[in-house]
Amino acid sequence: MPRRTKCGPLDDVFGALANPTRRDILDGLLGGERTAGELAAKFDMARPSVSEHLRALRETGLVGERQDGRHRFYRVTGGPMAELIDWLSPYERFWRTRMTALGGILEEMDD
Amino acid sequence: MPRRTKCGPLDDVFGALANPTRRDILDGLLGGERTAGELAAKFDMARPSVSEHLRALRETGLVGERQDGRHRFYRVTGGPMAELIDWLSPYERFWRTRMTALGGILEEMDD
DNA sequence: TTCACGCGTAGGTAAAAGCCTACGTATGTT
DNA sequence: AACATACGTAGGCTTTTACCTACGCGTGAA
Repeated sequence: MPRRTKCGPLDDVFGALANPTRRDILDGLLGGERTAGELAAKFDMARPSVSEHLRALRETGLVGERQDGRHRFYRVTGGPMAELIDWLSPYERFWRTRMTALGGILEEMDD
Repeated sequence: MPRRTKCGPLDDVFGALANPTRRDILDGLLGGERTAGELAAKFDMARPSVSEHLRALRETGLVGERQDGRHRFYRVTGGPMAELIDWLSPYERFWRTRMTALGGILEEMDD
């Protein structure tokens, strides 16, 4: 399995989301809480590597954790994603012309 | 084994936006077209380095260029940002509860 | 207590990112 | 033509990232 490419500095949300494995981890948490082991099982990768990605996500505040016995449950908190949205908003007029995603976003905003 | 690729893969939007200098470059283009030199002047960094960032942005489709004489004008195209929005939308319910960014987004959406 | 389990941390390796200086390549000016 | 200007590209160097294996620590079970 080829190593998934390094993508950028990791000191903020942008860096945290730059890695495809970390995005996959977050996607895996969309259905609710998951243990570290459950998440790791989804990837053809050593478990400690996933653990490191989880730490990166935790340090940027994208995920939270809860310990129960010897299991550690992770969940999306997503707070700092607002920072991304903040940065992105001035560019709205550029990607807005492409209606790929905006439709869905607008609908959800209208309630 | 000579390394031919300096600006490497970095082929998706997430990686391109992970670098703060590249985000600053994009911000500099919000006011309209700028030449490579104008952009480089804003950063305490060698001009060729900025040129490399511009290439990364160009390769991901975030900026476009136009040559006029010996000047090269860059502009935001922002198309692939839709891809980011697409990925982000399932997480809306997580960052939505934090009202930090949503207000601004909603206002800009209401035109 | 002793053992298995779940998971994080330590330390090492390879490669990519990001930076630099030096140079090449057009284009415009004199 | 000769020169200056505006850039991009080529290597080279250093730091960071992403991965690995080995190990440590806490919890629950036997």
